[in-house]
Amino acid sequence: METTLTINQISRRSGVAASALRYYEERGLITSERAGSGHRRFPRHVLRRLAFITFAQKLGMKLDEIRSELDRLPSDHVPTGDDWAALSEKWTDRVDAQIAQLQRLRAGLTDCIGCGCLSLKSCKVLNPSDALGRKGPGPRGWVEDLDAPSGVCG
Amino acid sequence: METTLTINQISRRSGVAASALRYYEERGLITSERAGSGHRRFPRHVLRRLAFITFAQKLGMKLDEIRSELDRLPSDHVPTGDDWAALSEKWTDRVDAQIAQLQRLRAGLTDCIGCGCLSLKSCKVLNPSDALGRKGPGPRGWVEDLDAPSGVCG
DNA sequence: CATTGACTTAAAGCTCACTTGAACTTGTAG
DNA sequence: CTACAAGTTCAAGTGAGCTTTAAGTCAATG
Repeated sequence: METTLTINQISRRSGVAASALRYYEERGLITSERAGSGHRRFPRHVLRRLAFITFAQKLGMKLDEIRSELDRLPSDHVPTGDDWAALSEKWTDRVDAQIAQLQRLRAGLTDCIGCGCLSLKSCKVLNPSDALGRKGPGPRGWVEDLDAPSGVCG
Repeated sequence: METTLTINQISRRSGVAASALRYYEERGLITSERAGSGHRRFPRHVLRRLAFITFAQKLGMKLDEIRSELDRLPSDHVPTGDDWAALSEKWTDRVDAQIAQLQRLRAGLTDCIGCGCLSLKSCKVLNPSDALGRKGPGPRGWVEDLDAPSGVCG
C-alpha cells in the first residue's frame, strides 16, 4: 500500500473537496510533500487532521482557530492517539455548553415566544452571554434594556 | 406610551443593529410604517418577530427560510400567542435533532478522534446524513468510502 | 440662521470558506 | 505521436448576512 495519497484520493476518503484541500494547505491547516511532477502527495495522517477539522467546524470554530489548535500538536513525531485525545479533550466542554444552550433555546421556544409575552426581564434564552451565536455579522443577541417599561408587551 | 417605535428604539430593545433592521425590512422579514418625515415607525409587535428571527438564526435557519415561516402567520390580524406557538411548535423537533447531533459529536470526540483509529466504517459521527452542517460552502461531511482498505488507519 | 442629532437612500465593502475558470504541465494508454 | 485524465497556479467569483460610507432630509435647539 502507498504511504502517500494524491489530492483526489484524500478528497474521496475525507469527503473534503480537492479545492478545499488546496485552500486548507494555503491556510496552513495541512501540509503536503510534492512528487517530482509538482503534484501533491499527502501522508496518510492528514486524514486524521481532516477529521479533526471537520469536527471542529461542526462546533462552529473558524479555520484560524482550528489552525491554532492543530499547531499545538507535537512537531517532532506523527501525532499519536494520545496527542489527539489531549487536543480534543477540552472540546467536550464546548459541546456540553452548546447542548445546554440548545436546551435553554428549546425551553424558551414554548415559554418565551409561545406565550406571547416575550418579557425581556424574564427571558433567559435570548440573552447575549451565550457563545453559540457568531461574532461579527449576524444579530448580536437579545440585549436586556433596563429602561424598557416592562418587556416588549407594552 | 407610543404605539410605534423608531428604528433605534427597536434596535436597543432587540439588540439587532439598525442596519440589520433595514436589511431585514428589505428582505421582507419585517415591515414598517413611515412617519411624515419618511422615518420608519415600527409597530411594537415587530419585537416579537425579531425574537423569532433571532431564535431561528440560532437554530441555523437562513433568512429566506425564516421569511417563509413568518409568511405563514395570519395576515388579517396581529399574531396572537397561539399563532406564535403554532409557528414554533415544530421547532422543538429541530432543536432535539440538533441536541442529538451534538451528543453524537461529543461521543465521537473521544471514540473517534481520541482513539487514534478514526475508522470510517465505524464512525457514526462524521457521516453526511446529518443536517447540522450547512449546505453550500463548507465541508460536506465525512463521506463513507467503501473502496477504502480499512478506514484511514491503513 | 447655523448646528446637532436622528433619520433616509443606494451602493459598495467585508468576512468566511470555499468554488470556479483559465491557462498550463505531467503521466499514462493506445 | 496523439488523447486524455489528473494535476498545477493564480485570480476572480459566490453566498450569506450584514456593515460602512457618502450624500442628503428633517425637526428641534441656541
